[in-house]
Amino acid sequence: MGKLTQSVEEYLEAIFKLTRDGTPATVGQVADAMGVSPPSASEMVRRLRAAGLIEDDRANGIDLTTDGRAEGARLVRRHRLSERFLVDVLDMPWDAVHDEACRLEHALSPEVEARLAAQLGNPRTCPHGQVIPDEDGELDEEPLRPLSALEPGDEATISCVTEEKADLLRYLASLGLLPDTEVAVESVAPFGGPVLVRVEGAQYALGREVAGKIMVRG
Amino acid sequence: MGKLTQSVEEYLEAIFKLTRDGTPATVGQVADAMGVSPPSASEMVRRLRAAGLIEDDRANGIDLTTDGRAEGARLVRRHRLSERFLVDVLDMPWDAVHDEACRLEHALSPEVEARLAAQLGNPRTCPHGQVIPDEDGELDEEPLRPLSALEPGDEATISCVTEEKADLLRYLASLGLLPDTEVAVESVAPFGGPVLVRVEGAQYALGREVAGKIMVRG
DNA sequence: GTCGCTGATTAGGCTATCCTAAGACCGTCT
DNA sequence: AGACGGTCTTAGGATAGCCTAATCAGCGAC
Repeated sequence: MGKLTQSVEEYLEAIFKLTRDGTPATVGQVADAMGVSPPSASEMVRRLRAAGLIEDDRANGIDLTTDGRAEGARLVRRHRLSERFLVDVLDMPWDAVHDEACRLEHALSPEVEARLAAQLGNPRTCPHGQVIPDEDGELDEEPLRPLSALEPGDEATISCVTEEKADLLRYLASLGLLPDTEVAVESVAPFGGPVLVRVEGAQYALGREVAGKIMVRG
Repeated sequence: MGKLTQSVEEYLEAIFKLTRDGTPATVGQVADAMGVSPPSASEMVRRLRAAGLIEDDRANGIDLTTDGRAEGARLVRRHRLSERFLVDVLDMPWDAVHDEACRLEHALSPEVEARLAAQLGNPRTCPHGQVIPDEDGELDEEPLRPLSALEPGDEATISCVTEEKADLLRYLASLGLLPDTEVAVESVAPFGGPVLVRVEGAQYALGREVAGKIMVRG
């Protein structure tokens, strides 16, 4: 696998994330994820297919080949290791590290990646709780539910936040809604209304949208 | 100063290094340093001039403006901090870090740069002994001579190595010719012949070329 | 079966960056 | 002076990205 350009890597990573759930992606999703026009995404998908990173049969939508998936996992690994480094070593706030990591991940060689992982104690998750793929690109995730899917009375532990927008992360941190925190759902308003949660003694009303981005286990 | 592309940053850094000694650079030197053809270098110089990073008067050769110099110094700073990080924190060998740092330096934001510097204890030099510019782009260098300029009987301390090719660095490390090591010149063969040096009890014959890349103080 | 929507692709263009080949410029040597 | 050699720039062309506008393809609604 020759060196890929930064741009190609970014597409690959985006497609990896889009197809994580097993369902193939569409050109439109890729375009949205990358913030480019559909023709641009279409063109890049064509190239990734030619490079053997995307499955050849266009009938089933966009899906990565084994090679493509491995490369994508490696990028996600580097991204999350970078975030871990920025938080654990450089002491940066968790809402700032995603953007930084987007740039860093493309600058890490396999050698640096390996040493960084070792130095960090081979962390299992990024600061937002998402699992870091191992060196072979394997990603062992336990089944999670969005907080918005819980019923009143349910208790669970926050596992990760699936969106890394700085303002959302700052908001969640201000409420103490961090990975590995216990939450209890008190009530769920009908018609997509707010979810009332109790966390560390305090009670907050979370918009359904926001609650959908918080994944819990247990 | 808007975001510069990686390519532009690389040119800027190369020109910064070429003009470190006060003499302006030529298009040919830039082309050589970047490993591109003269027209490519010429074109980029034109653009850097338009961007106000290179002095306007083309008569005196290529010289950076105050802005250009500041930007160049910041890049050198990031490069050398990256090297320091790779050696001090990730424990990489000194001959491997230059290439890694070339990629890393473009991925560091001012914020990360500052935290990294602090975390490393604000190092004064990179692992090869070269001075790291401070946050304002100031570079306080003491006057140095190449080892090849010493006379028999002279003693000095190695300050830095000016070329970062992996094989040269491995060679020097194998002889113990590292920054801050004492060396004594025993003899200098005529007609560009080898320089006989004593270092930590041992004696080695260094090619004049190689000796010219080792800068000493004292 | 055809209309029309949605999503994907083709067409045609722009910029940045690279190249080679061909001029232009300039100082030197005869 | 005039030819020569080195250095720089212009010309012309490639590729990777990106864009908009227009076309095409599939599919549900009538």
